[in-house]
Amino acid sequence: MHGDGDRLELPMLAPLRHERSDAARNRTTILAAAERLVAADGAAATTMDQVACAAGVGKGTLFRHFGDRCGLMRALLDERERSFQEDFIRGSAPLGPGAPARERLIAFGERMLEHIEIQGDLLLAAENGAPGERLRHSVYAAYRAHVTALLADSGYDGDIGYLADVLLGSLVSELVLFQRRELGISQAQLRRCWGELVRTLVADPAPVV
Amino acid sequence: MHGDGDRLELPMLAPLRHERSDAARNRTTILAAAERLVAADGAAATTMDQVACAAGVGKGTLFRHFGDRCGLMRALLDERERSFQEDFIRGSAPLGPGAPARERLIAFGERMLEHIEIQGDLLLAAENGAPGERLRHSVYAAYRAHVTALLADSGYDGDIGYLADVLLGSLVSELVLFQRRELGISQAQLRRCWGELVRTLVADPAPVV
DNA sequence: CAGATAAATGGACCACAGTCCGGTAAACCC
DNA sequence: GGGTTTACCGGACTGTGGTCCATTTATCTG
Repeated sequence: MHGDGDRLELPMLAPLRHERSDAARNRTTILAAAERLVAADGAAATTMDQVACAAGVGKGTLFRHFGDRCGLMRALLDERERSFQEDFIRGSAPLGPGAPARERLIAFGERMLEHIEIQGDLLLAAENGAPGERLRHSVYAAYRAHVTALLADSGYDGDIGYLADVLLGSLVSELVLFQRRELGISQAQLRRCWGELVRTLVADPAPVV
Repeated sequence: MHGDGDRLELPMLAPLRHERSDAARNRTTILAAAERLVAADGAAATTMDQVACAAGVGKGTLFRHFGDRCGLMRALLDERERSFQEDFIRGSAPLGPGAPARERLIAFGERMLEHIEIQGDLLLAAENGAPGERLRHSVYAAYRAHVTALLADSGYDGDIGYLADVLLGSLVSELVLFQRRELGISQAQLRRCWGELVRTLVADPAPVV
């Protein structure tokens, strides 16, 4: 139904073989323009026409490079996203390896909450695509794999894939921003609740490391 | 930016005072046409122009009655939605009152899973609006109130509002349909996982009723 | 029934995401 | 440097959700 079912590599950067010089130049220009506009007017109010115009580039070029609006937004998030993934895969404890799985999971959620706090509207714009697209994307797959692995490490005996979806569901930007802005829940309170949730679901760290 | 910030009344059915006869007639006609088109082509492929045309009505009328595309889809779901709410508020146990809170919660989730199984694409279309709109809507508020009340009854001592959001997050149609269709998880398996999740989170039913 | 009033109507109109394709210019080979 | 190929470019174009407002029509009042 999709056609490119085996494309599970890096999100969308680093051209496969060789990018023509003008293409590379345009990509940079577009990203710079988009960043400027998003910073000025917010992600929700930034249109593709504006970006194309500000970058001095045709609309086709824009869509050629980023596929669709969400793709462009994701590209803007990409650098920060990469550093986040780097941190929880190879960074220092408790987010990275070294701490007990349960602690790592708590740190993961707290870091995600910060991420949402900072990049809120951009994340909203990036995830608000066709239904399910968000879940099919490699970024979700990476989060899911990480959480699943931590749950396995922690000795949880239920369906770890399902639980990963549930946990990630409580860190969805739409929900978190609703809790923060509409319900008025503080960032600290959300961290506390997340910690409590994980501690309730995941057993005590029986083995020390 | 929107202009009608104070329009926050009842969901969108049952005219407040008195609906003019032609309006009532048109509403019925529109719903019938929409239902037919959705049944024929699916909710995702049904456009507002098609509905307006099939109902022999102007586009303005359509938007006047239902606000936006999601509003129309919600209206199509409304009857079933009402009976669902009726069942868990005043129906028979274990979904309705009479059973222990934990059992009611499990039954609630199972019923929601069925609901998604049957109305999947329509739910998807109804919830796929502006970011956070879904959460602000009264349907979500009703679910949240119900789950929160059950958690309170069950003697859960943490933040019941937060936990309600988490639990409802795992019953979001987008996620459930992804699990069913993309991950290939069976309905039965989802029910099992939901039950296990609730049993893990909510303590044993200490008081009998 | 006639006039007044407010609500409902419909389709032209707008904004925006996304597509298409004739034209253009890198990059590569000789 | 000249010729060829091929990826890239740009902007006109389309489809869809949503708005606007002059006109019509149901309802109410006398």
